[in-house]
Amino acid sequence: MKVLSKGSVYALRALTYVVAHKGDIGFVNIGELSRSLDISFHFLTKIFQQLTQAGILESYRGPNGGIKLARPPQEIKVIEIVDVLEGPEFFNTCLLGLPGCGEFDPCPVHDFWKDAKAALREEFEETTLAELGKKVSDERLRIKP
Amino acid sequence: MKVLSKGSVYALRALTYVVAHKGDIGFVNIGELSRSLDISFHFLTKIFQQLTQAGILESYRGPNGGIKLARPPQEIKVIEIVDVLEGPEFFNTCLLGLPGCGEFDPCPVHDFWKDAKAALREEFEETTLAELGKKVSDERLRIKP
DNA sequence: CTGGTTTGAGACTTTCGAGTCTCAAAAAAC
DNA sequence: GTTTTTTGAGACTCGAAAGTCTCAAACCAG
Repeated sequence: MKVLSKGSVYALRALTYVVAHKGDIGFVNIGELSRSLDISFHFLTKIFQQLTQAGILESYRGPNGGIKLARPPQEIKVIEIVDVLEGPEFFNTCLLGLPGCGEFDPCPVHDFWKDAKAALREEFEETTLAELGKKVSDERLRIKP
Repeated sequence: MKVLSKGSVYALRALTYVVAHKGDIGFVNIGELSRSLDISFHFLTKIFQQLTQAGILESYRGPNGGIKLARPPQEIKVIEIVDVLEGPEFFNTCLLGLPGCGEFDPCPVHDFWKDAKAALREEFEETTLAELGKKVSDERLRIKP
């Protein structure tokens, strides 16, 4: 059951790693992140570009350049990252893939799926990068394969 | 958010249609189903072949041939169809795509995702084709695009 | 038995997300 | 100013899911 695209997954892994291991200071080198997390450098760069354009990250070119969070990690919610990388239709899909499925024209599993999607969205709304990072550094949870 | 493959989606749509519109008698022509539901005939045939081999459907070749449910629709659960078409790993995935994520080595969102997967599985366990068919015929819910 | 109809099986093609490569642009070091 | 380092942008390639095609096998009708 693949829910999130690789883009979202890599972004969450990488930014959680930044919060857990890099504190909140200065720009973090993308090449180093790519090596530490075993994620393709070019692919990771493309993902960060989208987040930079969306205002979630700031970037800096040249020696000692890299990316950093545009706001403190406790103010950045998971949903923001997912929204950027999955697009606006992410929480608006029908489990049976029927276009037009909705309150006024529901498919047979619409009611259940509506609640399931709402629960997932709520989780993403409530969780911040700071919490993910804290879990990883406090409980030493895994973040790479 | 794409959760089920096209195979599962088409199978559920087609079998719900069969239950709702064809009653429980005789073999239903695949070509007719393909046309009624606007699903590729060859693709639908391949999907039904998997369900036939799994014992969920029975098929019959030649004139007036087709497929039919191997058991009454109130005894066929949605989970059976999903299991066949998605494979055994479907409910065993990590939201962050981390191999080895589990109770003893959880990712930062493991606890939440475990519950969400369990809820989805339970819904699929509880829902039968008969219920899907009844919803469609009683409430005139949509099943095609 | 012959011909038409339908599912079975597998090869083939298409599409799209994922990943790679190349070069441009910005910044620092010298 | 030139070179080096790093991100930015876009074209290109790869692989798996989705979809198509062809022919074989089963079955019925005549």
